[in-house]
Parts: sequence; C-alpha cells; structure tokens
Amino acid sequence: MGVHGSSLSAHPGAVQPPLESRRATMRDVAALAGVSIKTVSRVVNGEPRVSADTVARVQAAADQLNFLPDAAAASLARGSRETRTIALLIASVGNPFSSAVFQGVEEVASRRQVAVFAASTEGDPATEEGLVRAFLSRSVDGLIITPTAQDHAAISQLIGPNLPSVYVDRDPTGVEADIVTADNRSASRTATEHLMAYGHCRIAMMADTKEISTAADRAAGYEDAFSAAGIAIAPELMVYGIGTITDAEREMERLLALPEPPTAVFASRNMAAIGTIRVLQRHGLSHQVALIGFDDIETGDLIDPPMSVMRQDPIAIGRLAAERLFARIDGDDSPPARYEVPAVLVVRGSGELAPVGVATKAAR
Amino acid sequence: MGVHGSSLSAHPGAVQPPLESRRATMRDVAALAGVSIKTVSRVVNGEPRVSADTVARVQAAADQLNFLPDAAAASLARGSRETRTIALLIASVGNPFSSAVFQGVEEVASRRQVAVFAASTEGDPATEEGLVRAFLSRSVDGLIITPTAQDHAAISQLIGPNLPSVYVDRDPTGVEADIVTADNRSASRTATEHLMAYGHCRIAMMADTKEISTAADRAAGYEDAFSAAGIAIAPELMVYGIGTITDAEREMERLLALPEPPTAVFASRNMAAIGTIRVLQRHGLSHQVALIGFDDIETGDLIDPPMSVMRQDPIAIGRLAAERLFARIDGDDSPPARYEVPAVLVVRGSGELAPVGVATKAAR
DNA sequence: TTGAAAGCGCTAACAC
DNA sequence: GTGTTAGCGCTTTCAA
Repeated sequence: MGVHGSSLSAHPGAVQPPLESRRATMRDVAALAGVSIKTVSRVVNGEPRVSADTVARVQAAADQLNFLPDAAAASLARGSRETRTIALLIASVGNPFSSAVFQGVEEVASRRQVAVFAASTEGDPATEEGLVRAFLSRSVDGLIITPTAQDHAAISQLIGPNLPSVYVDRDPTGVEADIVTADNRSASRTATEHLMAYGHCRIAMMADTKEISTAADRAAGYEDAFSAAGIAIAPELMVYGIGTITDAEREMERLLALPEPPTAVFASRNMAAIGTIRVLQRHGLSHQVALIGFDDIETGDLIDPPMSVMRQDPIAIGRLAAERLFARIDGDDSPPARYEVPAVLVVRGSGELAPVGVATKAAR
Repeated sequence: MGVHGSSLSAHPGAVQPPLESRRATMRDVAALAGVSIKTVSRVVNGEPRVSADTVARVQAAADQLNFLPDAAAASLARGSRETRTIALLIASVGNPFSSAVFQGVEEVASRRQVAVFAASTEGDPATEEGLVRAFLSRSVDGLIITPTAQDHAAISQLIGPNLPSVYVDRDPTGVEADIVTADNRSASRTATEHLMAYGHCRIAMMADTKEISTAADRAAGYEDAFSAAGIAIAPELMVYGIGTITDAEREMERLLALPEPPTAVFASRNMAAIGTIRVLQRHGLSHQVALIGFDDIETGDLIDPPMSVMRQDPIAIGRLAAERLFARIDGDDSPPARYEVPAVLVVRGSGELAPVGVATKAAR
C-alpha cells in the first residue's frame, strides 16, 4: 500500500521529502487512507458516488494530515483556469476612499469565496501596468481598476478580450468596459446650486488635475450650475491641480488675497476641503466663508463649523463594481455600460453660511 | 515544426482550443518562434546561455502573442512552491488603522514584487479561520494576521510550523511567532500622566473589551500612571466594551451624569474619542473636559478644540510586520520576538485643559 | 464504487 | 546553445 517505494507506483524516481517539512498532498492522504488519489479527490470535492465508509476513512486521513487542497494545482488541472481570485487596483490602499471601495468589493467577493488582491497604483501609469501584468500572470478571474490618467488602450489590449474587467471611480480613455463612478457632475451641480441658494456667486472650486475624469466631471457640474443660473464664472476662482493638502492651503491663501475673494468654496475632493478649512481657521474666517466638500470625512460633524458635504458612497461603488465583474465572469455579455452611484448632500452648517462682505452685489 | 498535430509531439491527444479564446502558453510561443518550449522558458526567465538571436526571436513571438507566464504553473513546477504572494488578515479593510497597516505591508511587499491578498476578519474567529484556510490553500508564502480574541493555538496548528506568520496590532494567545504592536502600555501611561500634569485625577478611560490585548495593555498603562502617582483609581471611570461610536456616546453621557464626573478622558481608541467629543460638544463641555485620544484622526487638528492624541504609526507597524515576515521567509530562524512601534504624543489643545469644577481636591 | 492514465503550464535535470 | 524527459498536485476521461 506504500506509495513511496512500490514498484507499481506512478512515480518511479524522486523520493518525496518527509511529510513533516511540506504540506500534505492528496497522495499522502490516499496512502494513509489506503485508497487511490482519485478517490481522495472525489471526497475532497464532495462528489457523489463514494461509499460512506470510504468518505469517512479519507476524511479522517485528511484531517490527521492537516490536508488542504492546492488551489493552484486544481485550477491548472481543471483547465478552466478559474482561480476564485480577483485583483483590485486602487489609488492607494491607505486612502479612505479607496479602502471603502475595497470594502464594498470584498463584501461581494467574500460571499462568493473569492479572494482579492489589492494594490496601489499611486496614480502612476507604469505602476498600474506592472500590476496588471503581475495579476494577469497570477491568473486572476477578473480585474477592478481605478484608472490612472494615461490612455488605457494599451492596458486594455494587455488584458485582452477574454478577461473581465471593470473600471471604478474614473473614466478610462480608450476602453470598452463597465464603469462605476459617483454621479460627479450632477452632484457637483447640486452642491454649487446649494451654495447659490444661500446667495453666493463668488464660489471658488478647488479640484484635482483636469486630466482626471472625476475632477473634470465635477468641474462641469460646477459650471452647469452657473450656466443654469445665468451667472458668469470667475475663471480665477476655478483652481485645478490640487494634489495635496499643502496645495490646497497655498491656493486658498492665494484666493483669500484676491481683490475680490470668494465667499464660498466648493472643494471637489477631501484634501482640498481639509486645506481650505485649515486656512479659513487660521484667518478666523471659517464662519464667514461657506464650504461644501466632496467625499465625506469621518469626523466632518466635529469640525467647527460642522462640514457640509456631498457624500459619495464608495462602499456602494465597490459593491456595484464587484457585482458587475462577477456578472461578466458568469458570462454576461451585454454591451458595456456606465453606472453612477448617487452622492447625497449632507447639510451640517459650513455650506449654509450666507455671503459676507463684498459679495452681495449679484443677488439672485 | 508544428506542435499541435505532429506525430512526435509530446502531446498526442487533446487538440488545444484556438489561441484566440485562451491565453498564450509557452508552447504557443515556442511554435511561433520555431524553438523548443524549454528555450522559451530560458528566455522568459532571463537565463544566461541563450544566443542573442534566439532571444530576439522568442521575445518577438512572446510579444506578438501577448504572452505572460503562468505564475501558478511555474511555482508548481519549481517545487519550491514559492508564489510571491502573502496574505494580510486585518480587522476590516475599510478601517483607517487597518488600511494604514496594509499600506505599510504593501510598501515592503511591492518592493519584492510580492502580491498581497487582504481580507477582513471583522473580529470574528470563524471568519478568521476560514480566511486562513483559504489562503493556505492558495499557497501563500506567509501570513500577517491581526488576531481576533479567540485562542490561536488551533489556527497556529493549522498554519503549521513551515509557513511563516507574523501577528500585528494585538497579541494572540497560545502562539509562538513574531508580534508587532504599538507600545500600547507605555504610550497610555504617557497620555494619562500628561493629563495628570495638568492637574487631572478624575480621568475616565474608554476602551474596547478587555479580551483584546490592545485594550488591556492600554488600560494597564493607564493604571501604571495612577500607581506611579500614588492616586487611587476610581473604578467607575474605567469603561470597557466600547465597540462603536454609539457605545462611546452612551457611556460618556453616563459618566457626565455621575455625582463626580470626570474632568478628563483618555479615549483608548478612535471610536471612543469620536463619541466622547460628540457628547462633550452637545453639552457645551468640549473646552471644559480634557481629552486625549489614541490613534490619530485625519482631521484631528480641525476639531474644536483640536484633539490631542497618542498617535500610533500603523504604516510603520505594517512595514515592520512585513519586514519580519520576509526575514522569516528568507530563512531567519531566530526565536520569535515582540516588536513595539512607539506612539507619540501630539499636543493640540484638547489634552491641555485644566480641570474645571469639582476636581481640584487631589492636586499633586 | 473505485482506479489508472494522461495532461494542465511550467521548470529541473540531464542529455546532445 | 538547445532539446528531451519527467513530474509538481491536481482533475479529467475512461475503464474495471
């Protein structure tokens, strides 16, 4: 019954290293249970036609040896190459928005017993491409990607037509695939109009670089509000390129130094809001200049004044992205679509301050 | 030269599905380049003894077919079973502390081209065990685990003696392995003594359940400060079991209703601090009752008053955990050790308020 | 109900 | 320099 040395063994050469120094395989379990490896496979995979007695013997042997099947070998043998593994490429695993997306993805994936590789692109196209290669080579069943600003035709080609992929948060260029984002444009219009409703028309906008679709969409929503209201936009109040809190602080200082400073700020991303608040607090203006942020902050209600925001739902975005991905994995071949998860206005105080000083000239 | 049908092919049966519907393999590249599969392997792995001419031909074929090696098959064949993959089990991928740990882990792992599975235990032992099984079965090279409150002897046995693992943030029970945490006890003593230095002796402590080593260690540090100062602890001010912000709010309300309410609070975790601040703000007491948190909040400086904290360095914790793990993977077999990453006191205002009201009786 | 053989994509050892 | 063979741990025929 011994497997290692017997002359009719399927493995004539290579004596295995001792069981203690490696994980048990089906061969080990088979030898211990006195059955063939195929029978072990049947038991492990819960296949029907096995006698209860055999099942028990195999199970006991497997438990005794602490046996766990090798998922990679199984997927290799199965040929289907399904690995029950997906990859998630986000801006940075440490960033609250990204990790909330991850949380949503995980929620859906774990229900299907699918493991998730998560990795940060840091917004760098080369890193992004390297990660895509790394995960393709690991045979993931699908990819969820927050695209960097680069053109994605090359990456899309790399991924190929057979591997499902979904894009989140931003629109990639040159790609035919499902996309899940917030309703950036309409939400930004809502935020801007909310400020206008309190009488503001010198409303600054602080945004990321225009190349990022999210920033561009939010700027478009801001502009929509002005067009609809018939108010001319002051171009000097539209600030792009806010990449860090420090950027935001510097630009806000500059805006306040303007001959006609803004009476309100639409901070189209978290870092912009934080920098803006710091500067306003420093100048003792936090109750004079209105502010609406985008993205929520965990403690937005503790700030003085409590911060009003358009709250995105990144968990829902991640959840929906994962659902789309698994639908594709399951064979859905409907045309690619865009999905927008609504952001909601959270009224807390900072966005409900009336204009102070210069800004009463263009009342509505 | 054709591989698919030739009679001397190593693969007599099974005609492959067309190349378009699957990823290219080394066989495909070999066929296209007119070399053997082993030569493709050599080129792909950058082995030396290959003629420049051959390298070029193979590379061209690989590029044309968009070939990427199958990492799982390679690791299977190599026998070493190295997958360049590790798993990280954290409380929740969406939680700021956990995701900062992840960020530190990723930083180190990505430098080694190692991919990271991250998953949330949600503090549930059964989930934790299921995840460990899932990742073992996926042949990860190592595990970094934030242990749940359960005994870890079983999990440790499941992992076995050959797979490196490192524990982070909390001490597991019944395990011999490297552990990386903050210096919870001494940092908590520092925080408490800082409050005492401003004259407080009725200092409340709000903590997670005692079963979690982190909470217990922080409580011990709090007690250390009292013993050292020779002040008796008021047991009614030590609150355990704060699991949510709501818990914290409820308990803080209760404390304020005490005949002799605390003049200061040591909030030993973020949620406790947030709930405490909410209640203090609600009662208009945020400038009367001192507060020091543990864990930093992104916008702690924007709160009124700005929040003083013992700032942990979760990125450094993650980084160190990953470094220890890779050291073990690389063969380090020194005895398991505990590593403490220091937390630093960040003075912002809330922790530097003198006692108000009843609390002047036990001056130092 | 059980088992033997072949082979997934790749690499190690050893030819030539 | 390059190719051949065997086999990693598993699942699939197909036979018994």
